[in-house]
Amino acid sequence: MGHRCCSKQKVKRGLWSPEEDEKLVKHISSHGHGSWSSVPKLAGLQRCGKSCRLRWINYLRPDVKRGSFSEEEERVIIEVHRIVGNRWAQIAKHLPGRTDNEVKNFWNSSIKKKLLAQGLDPNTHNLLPHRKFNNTKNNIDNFSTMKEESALANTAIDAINMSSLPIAEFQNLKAMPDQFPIMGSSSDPSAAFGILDENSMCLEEEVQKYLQMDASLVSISDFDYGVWNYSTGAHEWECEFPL
DNA sequence: AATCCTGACAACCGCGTGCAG
DNA sequence: ACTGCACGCGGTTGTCAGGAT
Repeated sequence: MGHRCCSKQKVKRGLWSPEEDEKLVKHISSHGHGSWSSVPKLAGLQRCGKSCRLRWINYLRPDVKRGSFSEEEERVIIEVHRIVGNRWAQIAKHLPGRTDNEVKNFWNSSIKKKLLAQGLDPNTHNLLPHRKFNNTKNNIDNFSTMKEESALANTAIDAINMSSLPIAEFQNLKAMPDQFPIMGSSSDPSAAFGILDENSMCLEEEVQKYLQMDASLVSISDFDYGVWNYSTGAHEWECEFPL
């Protein structure tokens, strides 16, 4: 079955040959791509427009950067991913010449493993181990159970992920720092309620707002650099924080 | 030498979005 | 307002080379 965009056409799939590359480069260099759907016919290729577009953007563009990622590029990827998550296109914008596909592959094949090896959750960038809390059960009970299990298994649990934690429970946990250490980083939205350093005063203020409203469950709907948008179901607001 | 396993890279697929008609 | 098309994006799968057994 072909793509939706070219299901009626008989198209070639799989790896591109040097001859196909040459035809595509020649065509786009002299005519531009215009409408991608018309490129295969004009360039004399048995491919669909979507495949041509992908091949050009990821490998044939003259400004595409090839080769291994530098340490600086790796650092940028991790930092931006911490903020935007799996938005590969957005991350790639910070790396001139790199494509979203390349960044995604590098993340999945290399960075993800490095973070895990460092004891960090690649999704949240928080310390491992973290277990998904069962929202139907009291989270403090869950965490107590985790501590008991970890003691039996002789493994360490020293942090709690504050994502989707009801405010009342956060307050309870916060009151027992020796038993339930709260951890997070200033650029990790999922840990917003665990941040207590000097860079997060604005977030503390936001927490107070939630508490005054007796918000039960807080989730993060969207965020961008320096600005997080929160939602409590009935209300939404914006919180700026220093970078 | 043959087979299996793994990692890196390339390409495909389906969905969401924007836009023109 | 609705529809169809094209594009862009992120998740997933396929391919292949190199190392391990």
